Amino acid sequence: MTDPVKETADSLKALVRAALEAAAAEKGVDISALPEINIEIPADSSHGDFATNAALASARALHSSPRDIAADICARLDLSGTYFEKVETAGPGFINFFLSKDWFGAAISSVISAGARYGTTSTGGGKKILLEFVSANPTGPMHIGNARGGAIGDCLASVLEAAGYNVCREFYVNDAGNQVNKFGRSLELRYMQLNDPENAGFIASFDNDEELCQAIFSDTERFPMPDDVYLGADIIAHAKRFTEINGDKYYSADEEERRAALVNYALPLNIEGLERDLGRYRIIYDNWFRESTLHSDGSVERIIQKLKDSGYTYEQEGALWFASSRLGDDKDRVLVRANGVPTYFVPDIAYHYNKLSERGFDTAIDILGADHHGYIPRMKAAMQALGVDPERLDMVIMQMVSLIDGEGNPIKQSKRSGKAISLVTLLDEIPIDAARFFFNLREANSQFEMDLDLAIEQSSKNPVYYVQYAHARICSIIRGLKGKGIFADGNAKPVYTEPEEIELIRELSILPGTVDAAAAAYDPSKLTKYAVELASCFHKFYDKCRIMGESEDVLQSRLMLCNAVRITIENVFAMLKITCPDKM
RNA sequence: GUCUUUGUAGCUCAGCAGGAUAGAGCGUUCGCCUCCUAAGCGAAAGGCCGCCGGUUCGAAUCCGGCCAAGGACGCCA
Repeated sequence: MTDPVKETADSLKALVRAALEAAAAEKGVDISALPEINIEIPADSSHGDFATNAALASARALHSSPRDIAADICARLDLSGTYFEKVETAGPGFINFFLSKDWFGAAISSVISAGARYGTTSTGGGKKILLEFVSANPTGPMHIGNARGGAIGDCLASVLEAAGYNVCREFYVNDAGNQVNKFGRSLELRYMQLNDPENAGFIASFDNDEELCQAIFSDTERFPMPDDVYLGADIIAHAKRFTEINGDKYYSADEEERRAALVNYALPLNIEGLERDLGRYRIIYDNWFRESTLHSDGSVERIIQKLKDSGYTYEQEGALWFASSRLGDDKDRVLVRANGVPTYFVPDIAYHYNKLSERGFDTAIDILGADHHGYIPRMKAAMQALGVDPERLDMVIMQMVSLIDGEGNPIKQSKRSGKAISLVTLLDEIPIDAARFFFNLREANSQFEMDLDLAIEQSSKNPVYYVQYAHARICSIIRGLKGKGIFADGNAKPVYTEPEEIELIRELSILPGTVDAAAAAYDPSKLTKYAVELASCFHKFYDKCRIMGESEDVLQSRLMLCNAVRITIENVFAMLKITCPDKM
């Protein structure tokens, strides 16, 4: 809960506010007419450490020029006993405040004493958030969009935790409904092909499953498939392994029985695969929520009844409709088809109702691909119909990713395997650190083209190494000092005078504010950008200021500064789940 | 066509609850290791912030309209 910037800004704001009100009172202006004022950190540090727009903003209310008001406020400010040593009016009417050197020393001491807690805030107040992300279909491998969603979701969860929320990471497993039926049909078709006596010779000519699957996949003449099933080679591989276990005993079995056996075999394997692959990507979920439980425990039927009771449903052409257009959606949606089967929408409503009402989360956040944005109004409408405040449901829309090479040409296949790029093949090509960093480099809601060559490249061009390098350099300094028997002195009172030191401390001190901003915007990319900025300030400091060989006071001050930077990088990378090597 | 997101440097993108001279990385050009890691630092070049209008003391930022690109508009999920 250490945040020197916020503490200083809050107390400054109160002082400025008081001065402004005194000025207003003398002019006979009602205090309630005064606008809200801001304390901000100027982009250009020659404009001070903090600045306020108080004079500009209240020009109209006070019927006076901003510069005159600024001078008036300055005259009334008593900054004795604060860290401010200089105040000036500038530009069109800004008031700029300059901190004394003491503030910077105190800031570093507070970072070090906060340690691993530095960067955490209590803004969230322990509110419970359920964050659902990836939720890839268990019918096939995860794609590149899931890779982005996974990185963003997992890091957002960490950011929210750092900001004081109580976060549950959840994966919604679509293990029921139409796509599972389709999965079963796909497996069945491949199983039948594999066990067709006419194909026995062809199949026997392969001694390697991978090649066999590829051959079957490619040979659409011999192994034709309809359009509306899953065509991936992974389906063939499942059918092949199932055949090895069970032989052809399902070849002439009842269709229902055959499909059920295939699904019961392959689906759990796929779900385990999702968990394993995401684990490799350092994503560990608190909960895997299965859609099938909503069917088996009656939630789906109950939600249909609740929606009927809400008065927002009607029957038309044999189907049950949800009048979502009365609650802000473009059009009404079908809940139960004329054939009596609910659409995917019903279990989804039941699932969100489960999160917000039955399990009592304060907020539910879904990370969704841009292709699902039309889904937002209807789900919010459903929550409203069920008496749940739709504001408690938030959606983060994630735009599509495309991969490009260093020349800007699109990449469709993995260089290594030649296959379409799935999450797994991506992780085979890119270090996990780089993947997690890159996917959080851009805001979710921006379409971005990821330069795969750059992500793979282990060089200065790659921003993740730039930050890691700063950390490794610090560790190297500390090792070097240790070798000479020099250690950090816990009682040292740090003093900083060089501009590079001051800039670095300025950057260090905005971490808590950055975490809060990232949490408020649901935007973990603010953390990667911060990490790069911090590393940049450190490298500049490193280039300009030496540590070894300096006088005792300077050495200890700079050693503390290095430690504060190390702690900060470690804390940020812990949120991103990226490693901090000691040497590179 | 309707809805939605996005147009900022050659490329990839920050900045957007209005604020001071529009930023970074990559790429290009040129400098810096007798000294804690050169995976670094510095400098230069590069911009009608898509276009037009409006609100304001002040607009890349807010509003409206155009233009362009991605996405969504199933009794698919």
